[in-house]
Amino acid sequence: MQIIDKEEYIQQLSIDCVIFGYQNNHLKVLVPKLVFEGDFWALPGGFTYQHEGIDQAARRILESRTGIRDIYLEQFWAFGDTGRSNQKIIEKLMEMNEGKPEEQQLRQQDLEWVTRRFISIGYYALVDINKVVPQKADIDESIGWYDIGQLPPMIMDHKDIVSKALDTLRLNLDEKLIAFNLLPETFTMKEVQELYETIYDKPFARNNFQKKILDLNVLERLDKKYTGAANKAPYLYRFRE
Amino acid sequence: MQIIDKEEYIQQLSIDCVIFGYQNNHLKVLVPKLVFEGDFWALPGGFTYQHEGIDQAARRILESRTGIRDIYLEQFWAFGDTGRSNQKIIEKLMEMNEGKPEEQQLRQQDLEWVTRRFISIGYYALVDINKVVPQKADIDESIGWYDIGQLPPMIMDHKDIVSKALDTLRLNLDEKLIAFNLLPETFTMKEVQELYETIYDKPFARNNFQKKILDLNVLERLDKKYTGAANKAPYLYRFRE
DNA sequence: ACAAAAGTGTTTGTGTTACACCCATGC
DNA sequence: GCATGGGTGTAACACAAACACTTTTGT
Repeated sequence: MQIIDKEEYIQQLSIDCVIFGYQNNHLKVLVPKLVFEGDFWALPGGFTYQHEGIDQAARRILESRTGIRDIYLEQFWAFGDTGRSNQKIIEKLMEMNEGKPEEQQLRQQDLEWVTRRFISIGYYALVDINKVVPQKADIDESIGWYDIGQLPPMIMDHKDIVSKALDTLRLNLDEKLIAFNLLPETFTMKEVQELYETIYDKPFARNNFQKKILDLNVLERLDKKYTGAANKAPYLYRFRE
Repeated sequence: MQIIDKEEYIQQLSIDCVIFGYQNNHLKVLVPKLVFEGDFWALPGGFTYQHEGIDQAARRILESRTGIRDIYLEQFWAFGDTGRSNQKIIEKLMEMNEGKPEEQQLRQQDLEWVTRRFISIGYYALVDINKVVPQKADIDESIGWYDIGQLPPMIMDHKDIVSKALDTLRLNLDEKLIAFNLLPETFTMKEVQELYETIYDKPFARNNFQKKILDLNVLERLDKKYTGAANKAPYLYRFRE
């Protein structure tokens, strides 16, 4: 079970992806749980081939975990402090994986590579959560969406990486008009507002929000959406660039 | 002449610094000229020791080139496209350095390291140009300040790196109140305005600019500055956090 | 007194926030 | 008709741009 061929990758450089999704008024992040015993979660990540750009690498990793293409993706920060290799977790991994001499040795090889000191480049992605079919990697036991307020305990500084990704998302949301990447093809104004309220964790005034969004001139008004509710039917909108 | 000991550094990861200075209404960048024949300029850069954080590395490089400490420094982007190793320049370097068998071989070693494909993390720094005493590195023939509009031909994507650094500077200038790092200890309001006009390459209205800056509540008004000119003497200001 | 440049005040415009009202829908 | 939630209009406010005026300085 050779997971990683050291030679073809750039050494000590990793890519970590913060994949944002949105569902039921909750902002979520796609996080795999590692196969190693002991309940470790880690951001979807990987390495860069020698003849591959880092943006390409990030996109390859992203597509392999989501099963879809044409995703909004952007670099946001490089993490390179010492102490990122988190010796405590390594020791715990070593310890907890004792007692399986054959498999153990092979894992040891992987562990040596994985647990070296890495500089990691963080990318964040915005996806329509309904289109994604989360894909486990070899190193994963499972993979799932976690509410950004209730993340599982993650290795190293991965929690900080998510935090920095959220900061960047908030900074870029209005500037780059990227919120719509988190919504389905068509949506109501209320859904846009709830998305904004979720991301910024604060309320917006209904009428002013509508005016602000429509003044951007990036939404196309479609038919009304009849829900069967006893009230005026809201318009559906579609994002157009 | 062993310039670089490969082993102690993280492989294929470099740090590049865009050091901004300001003088005579011009925004300048500190750029060394390489010793290799053929007129090559490259951003001040270096590598990260195995037991050193990337921020630390950037600061070490920065301080070694400017001769001063406590400089404003910030990471702004990671550059990792393929093709960054710029084969044309390597070949030209090789070719132009022929005919010196002894020294050539040693340089060859350095060249092999330096010309590999690198991922580079960009940092930008803001300095008081009068405090800096530019320091050559072993690999430099000379080092000097260049107007950002008249940069010499630089290797690889270093021109793009400067461009991205300037974009980031413009984005952060108001947000983080960092412009004053480019000015001396005390300065007049006109000097601040001219600095802003230089950075954004557009004029600002004098009275509105003054109001905007003073409303930030980060400047301390000192004595007037008597220049001997036949007009009202301007106040001097000092930045206080 | 005058020119030059600094300092400050006032008006205008624009965009954001807050409040109010009207409209469609199903019971 | 009525409750419910969606759509739109208007007034109040804050901020930024434009305009005007006063003050200081050396000749």
